[in-house]
Amino acid sequence: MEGGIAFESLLQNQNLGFSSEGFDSPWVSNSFHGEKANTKKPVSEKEYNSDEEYENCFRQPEKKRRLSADQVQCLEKCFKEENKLEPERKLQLAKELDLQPRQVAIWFQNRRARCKTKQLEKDYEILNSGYDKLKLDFDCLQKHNDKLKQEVQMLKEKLQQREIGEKDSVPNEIPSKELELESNGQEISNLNPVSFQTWNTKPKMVICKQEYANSVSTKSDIIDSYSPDGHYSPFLEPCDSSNVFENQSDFSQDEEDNLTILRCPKIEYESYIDPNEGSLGYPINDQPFWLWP
DNA sequence: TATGTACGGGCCATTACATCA
DNA sequence: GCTGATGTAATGGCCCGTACA
Repeated sequence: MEGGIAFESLLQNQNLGFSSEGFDSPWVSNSFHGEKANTKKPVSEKEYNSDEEYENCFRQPEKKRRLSADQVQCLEKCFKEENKLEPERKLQLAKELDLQPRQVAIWFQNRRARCKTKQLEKDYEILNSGYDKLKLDFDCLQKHNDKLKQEVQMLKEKLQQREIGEKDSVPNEIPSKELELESNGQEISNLNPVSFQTWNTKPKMVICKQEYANSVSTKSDIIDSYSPDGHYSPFLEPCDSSNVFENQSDFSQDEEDNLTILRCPKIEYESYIDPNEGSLGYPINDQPFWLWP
């Protein structure tokens, strides 16, 4: 930029009228005198080198012409190499293509703008498809969540019925084996094979996302119900587990971010999923969300 | 050294015009 | 031939960085 003014002005003065003759407004754009648009001056303030130059100001501007295919091709090629122009390169290009340096600069400017617009469109599409996928996942999760809620409710009711029945028949007996529920899951499946199967084979994503259990900090009464030996026992301490699913939004962002598998039941079945791994064999946190099943 | 000014150039919004269906 | 849509060359305003007095 520096030092380029005199040379460029000279060059532009030589081409004054740029393949067109004359100007299209009473304002003398610096397109023709140093290329600075915002330093334009009214005609009356401008000094002209000759009468001819002065008259050029009042001629009808030549109709705007599109650049030829060759010119555009060459400009495109340069743009691919570098999308901004060095002053020297601009002059060189202008000379090669028989254009005003200003035209070359404008072409690059417009080209950058088009490029940016396209990029924005691409970005928008990517974001949009990501959103759609997330929405789909969310809907699936919500449905599954509802289903699980129903199951929990059903199990609670069953349990209550059993408790009542056992109280009536054997008042002081230790809770039945079914209620001791060792964490190997077999008892659980005895209790309600169908439910357990559903639970244990639910989609991996659900396991990963929903069962946020970090066994220490948890909002789930179920997760609190580990026996001293670490075995999971949701029914060891009767509690109101209905709140587990009551308010999904209650999960803190940290917990949502730190997706871990639920440690309950202590799964020793073939469908056990390593808490620290996602379905792809690396930490869930490292998996892009669109890879979730 | 700090400051004001001029200038070049980039970006953005907009206009003007060419081209096409 | 007219017309609306679209693409693109060009304009004008604003801002920023740099050189220089």
